[in-house]
Amino acid sequence: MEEKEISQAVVSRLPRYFRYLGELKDEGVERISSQELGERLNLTASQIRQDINCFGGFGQQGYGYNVEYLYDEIGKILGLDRKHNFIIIGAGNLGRALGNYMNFERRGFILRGMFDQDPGLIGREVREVRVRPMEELEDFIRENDIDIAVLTIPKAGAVSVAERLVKTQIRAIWNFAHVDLNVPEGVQVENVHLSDSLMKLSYNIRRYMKEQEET
Amino acid sequence: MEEKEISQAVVSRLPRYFRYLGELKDEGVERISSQELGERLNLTASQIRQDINCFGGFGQQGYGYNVEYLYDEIGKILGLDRKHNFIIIGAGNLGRALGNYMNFERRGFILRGMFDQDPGLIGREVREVRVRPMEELEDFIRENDIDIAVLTIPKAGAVSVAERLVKTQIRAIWNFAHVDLNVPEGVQVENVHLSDSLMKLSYNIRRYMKEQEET
DNA sequence: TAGATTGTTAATCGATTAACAATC
DNA sequence: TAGATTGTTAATCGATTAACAATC
Repeated sequence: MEEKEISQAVVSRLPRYFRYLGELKDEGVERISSQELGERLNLTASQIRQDINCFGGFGQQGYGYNVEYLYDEIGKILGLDRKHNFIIIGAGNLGRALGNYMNFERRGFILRGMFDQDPGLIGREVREVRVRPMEELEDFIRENDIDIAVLTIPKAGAVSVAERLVKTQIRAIWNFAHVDLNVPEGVQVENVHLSDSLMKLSYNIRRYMKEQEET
Repeated sequence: MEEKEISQAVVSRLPRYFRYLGELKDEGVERISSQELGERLNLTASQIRQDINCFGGFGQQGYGYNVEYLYDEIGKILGLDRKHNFIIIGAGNLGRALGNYMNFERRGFILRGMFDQDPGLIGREVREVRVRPMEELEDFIRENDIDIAVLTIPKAGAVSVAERLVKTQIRAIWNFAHVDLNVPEGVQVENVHLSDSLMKLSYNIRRYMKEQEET
């Protein structure tokens, strides 16, 4: 069952498909055509069929796609059928906010521990998960079968913490620090650069204003 | 000075250029070639020159780019030379975390108010900014010259709040709610779908594991 | 069977890379 | 002037869209 290389452009659309299919399922919709789904998502039917077909033929000619089946299959493709144990490194405002966010748990992402270097934060609890000192990091990862580390520390510390992480069994880093991490292949990194996102917003505000001026 | 349509692919790279140039500036580097910058950013020199040239000729043949000048110019392109007043709607964990994040202020994004429908949260303060009831939303936006609304409320309420927002003078919505917003052109939307991001991470973990199995 | 809609191949479009003349 | 490096045009690559045969 060799899987051809899937472009990240396709991967980026999968969670959105998954979300819409979930909503359709909740609405009780049983089947949907690529045409209809495309209208909802504002994509071409062709693109949707291409995307889905990267992973296999989940539809049926003359019928379309079974909503629940496609939902489940995309869930599996996204790896949501497994449990992922994660830790949060950086128990500041953002780290605690993410720790409190229950929806991740619903998708199989379980918060197992939090870490911080600030002695003032150590011992605090977020949803019964205690904040631990950085010294315990490696042992904790090993003993608790941690897959994912969420980095919510200032950029200054992020690079060196990432270096510690890649020496462990960790499989992925969800990086909120405003710095690009260099990791060996085999460790996945997903960046959430909030300031970059805000700057894009700012760019688009300015661009629209200039467009208006011109006319 | 007609500006041709710039693709969002280019726009997405600008904040990263801006960040690296800022670091170079801080290091005291005066000039840099597209070649060198490309090596740092892991992009081709050609792409960097193309990207920059969308906005004008900021370099000099035989010399390269002046770091400080390019930094400033990209800052202007991103609209960081103006102040933006913003509000946060949804004073839960995430809203408060964003409200506490000081770096936005450094870039000219000023938190002016927070809103929530939960009476228990109203009156609380985040960095001297008080949480207000949703009823005051429209008046507050008008009276305080608000540009940007940050949406950190659950998806259930997000669509209707967005509908209220687009009737005001608001220019942009930074949307953290897990739902796609439909807004008229003229209102910019930037989505931060954290669960989508986490699912991409999960996909890549799974993909890598399968690759390993195969060999 | 006829109609609908997928799966898949071919055509188009856009973004990235390469090449090189212009010029500092 | 010679060397370096941009700005810009041309070539390539990849992603999206269109078309249509396969088939339920």
